[in-house]
This record gives sequence, structure tokens and C-alpha cells, in this order.
Amino acid sequence: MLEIEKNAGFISVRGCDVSLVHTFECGQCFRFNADENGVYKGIAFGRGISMWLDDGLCIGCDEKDFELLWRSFLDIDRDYGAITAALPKDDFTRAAMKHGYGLRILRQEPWEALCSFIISQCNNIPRIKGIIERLCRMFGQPVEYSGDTVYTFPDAQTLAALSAEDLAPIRAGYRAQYIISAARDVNDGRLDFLELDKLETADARRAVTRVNGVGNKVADCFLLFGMGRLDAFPVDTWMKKASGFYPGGFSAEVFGKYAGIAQQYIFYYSRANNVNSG
DNA sequence: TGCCAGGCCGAAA
DNA sequence: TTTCGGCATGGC
Repeated sequence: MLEIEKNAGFISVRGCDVSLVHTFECGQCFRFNADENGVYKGIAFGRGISMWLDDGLCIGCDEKDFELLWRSFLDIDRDYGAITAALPKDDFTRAAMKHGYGLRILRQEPWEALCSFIISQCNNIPRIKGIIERLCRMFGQPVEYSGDTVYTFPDAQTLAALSAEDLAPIRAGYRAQYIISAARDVNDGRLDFLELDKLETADARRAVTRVNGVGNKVADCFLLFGMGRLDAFPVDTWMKKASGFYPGGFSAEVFGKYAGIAQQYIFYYSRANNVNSG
């Protein structure tokens, strides 16, 4: 049962299964970092935000912004506890959940998610974060937050006006041209997130993979983390890999850590067992 | 120093 | 339809 309470300067949520470490360090988002006290600070929706754990999940915002932005962003109303409880009790699943408990699928802004996962291809998380940080500093808007200047994620219109050469300082390599062409597709209306939202997931995947530099993998990450499509990944394929069907399949640790895979597993079983998954 | 990273594209087979 | 080389960069 969720208990949501207004406090001076923050909202607290009790009864919500969440691990901030697993949620923000799993590779589903790239603009949140913990400070020395374990407070996660990040930028989304054009503003800074802080989140921490203390008798529940605490979010440094007012009630209006909680309802408007962060409730959906954190997938607050999905009962992950009930879903997790319905998972099979085999050793592999237990080991996977040990590494992924409390991980929530974030509902990020579509353009930021698409652009971020274009950058993620054939890349590692520290470097992805570095490229995105440089992109935001160069082309995002400065915003004052908690005594610092932070930078918003640049919108598609801004990037559409640039060339791949203009992006050279962010050192994205061959991905620069993909960023520009995706920005232009969005800015010119060839890729419309509102229209995409009306499509079945398979059709949405076909539509987004028409963008140069977006294949099935990037498309699925975008649909899962930017469009709230929990059915985006080809579940059966991941399941077979994860369960050791293929030699050299994922270890339980890797399986549990990676957001897309772990949550698909949860979703798969929640659906199979008819458990409320939101 | 060398391997590899949440891939994708385009040509060749 | 599948396979494979090339692509930029840097973390480890």
C-alpha cells in the first residue's frame, strides 16, 4: 500500500519497492549520479532533482511536480513487490533478483532516451555518460539547481540545426551523424512520438528503426525506457539466453543488473502469472 | 598494449 | 537472409 506524504521541500513515498543504486546504476539512464551521502542528483524534464532513501523514497520536489513528472518517471504506481513475489523460486532467479532488486523502469523523455541509446551503441557506460554530459554542456540550456549550474538535454530542434562536425567536441565518433539525422527526423515530423504512442509495439519498432543509426537494439531500449513499453524486448530470446539455453549465456549477476533484461523477466512472469503489473 | 563496449550500415555471399 | 568488415573513441 502506497503512502505518499508532503513534507517541507520533499515528498516521501512509503510502500514502494525501490533501490536507487539499482535503478540509476543499471544503464537505463545516464544523467543521475550519487553524492557522498547516497543522494542521487540528476536532470530530467529540464530541471534538477534529488532523490534519497530515508523511511521510504524521498523526492526533492513539491506535490505538483511529483504528480506531474516524478510519479510517472519512477513508475511509482506499479507494484514491483507483487511482481517479484510471483517470480519462480529457482536458484538462477533468486541470484538474478539479488543483483536487481528494487530496480524500477524509468519513464524518461522520448527524445532524450532515443538520443542516449543511439550514443550507447558499441560503447561503455562511463563513456556514454561523458559524451552525454558534453552534449548537454555544449547545446543544452543552463539551469540553476542546488547552488550549481546544470544543463538540460538539448532538444531535437537545436541538434537538427547542427552538422556532425559541430558535434566533434563531444567525441561521439561515428555516432555523431546518427544523432543529427535522428534529430532532423524528429524536428521535421518524420518521427512523431505522439503518433508512435498510438502504435502497437511491433509497429512502433518498425517505425523507429527507419531512423538512420537505430537498429532493433536501440529501438527496444528507446521503447522500453522512453515510451513505457514493457513489452519492447523480444522476451523469449532474452529468456533463452539468460537461462543458459545458449552456451556463454548471461550470468545471473549480469542478468539481474541490466535493466532491460531483468525487468523483462519480471514482466514476463507477471504476465504469465496474471499478477498486477500496472 | 590489446580487448571490448547494451550496434548499425551496407556490401557480398 | 545471413555474414562480415568498417566505423571512432576510450575505459579497463
